[in-house]
Amino acid sequence: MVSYGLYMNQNKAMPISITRTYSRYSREATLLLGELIRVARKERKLTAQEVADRAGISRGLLQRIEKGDLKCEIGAVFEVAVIVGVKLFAADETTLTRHIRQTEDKLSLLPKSMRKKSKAVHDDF
Amino acid sequence: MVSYGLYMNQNKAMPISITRTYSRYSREATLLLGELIRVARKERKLTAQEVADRAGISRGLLQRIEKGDLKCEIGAVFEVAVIVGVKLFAADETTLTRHIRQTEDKLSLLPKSMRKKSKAVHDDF
DNA sequence: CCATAGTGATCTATATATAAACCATTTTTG
DNA sequence: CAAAAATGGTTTATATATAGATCACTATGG
Repeated sequence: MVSYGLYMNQNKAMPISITRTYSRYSREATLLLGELIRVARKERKLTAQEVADRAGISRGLLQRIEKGDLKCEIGAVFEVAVIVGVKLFAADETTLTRHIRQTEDKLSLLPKSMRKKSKAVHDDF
Repeated sequence: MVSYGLYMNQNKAMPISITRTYSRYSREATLLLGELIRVARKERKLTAQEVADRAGISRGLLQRIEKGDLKCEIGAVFEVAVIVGVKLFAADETTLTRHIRQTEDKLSLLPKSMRKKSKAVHDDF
């Protein structure tokens, strides 16, 4: 959860203390992915520095990824996963592309906006 | 790839222009995840604002996630995925925990460091 | 045993991801 | 059709993720 609030500057509300909360599932999924990456890296006998170099990231960031840090950018995590051979979605590239097309087709059939019949109900009192 | 370079301050090399490159697989995996999220959200008839609120993120960030932006933090992406019901790893929480334990066991059997016998090899001949 | 590669941690400075506030457009409802 | 709601862009200011440099420690291989 991000707390936004009282810190006003230039007449705008600015973030004060960002403290996100994550569900257990998210935390565990990220942790598992990180551990799978570390296992795969070691099984392939690659050093942290090698993988970091290949992914174009720093060794420190790789460490955080392998530890399941939730604040790493998803691109870096996925890139490392690919490099050490951890398949995301358990699908190869062709399958992935096909899935994307299918999903886009599905998306085009759904309504563009999700109107809530909230009804502010003319509560004027 | 991150270019670090010439911008010197306080005797330290600082980043100039960060321009990462991503593999096609990473890009497609992230895109697919985003699209799956959008489809799931619409199927459940949730507005972008609702999901953003529940995930504790801004609507703008949710938009980027659904568009497959590689620079979003993985925690935010996974959290949204959970909220709209996109399963990561196709496993429930208990299974996930078990997998984590198994992976940690596996990890403990692997060598702690991956010494390269780099060896300048005493090639003196 | 010893040299050294690998790991893990901390620190610093910046690039940038993020939230909020707008605005324009599209879509839905009545 | 009109109003309301949702979406999808912007732009702006800051919190923070990141890279790199160190340092201490571990563990590997000779």
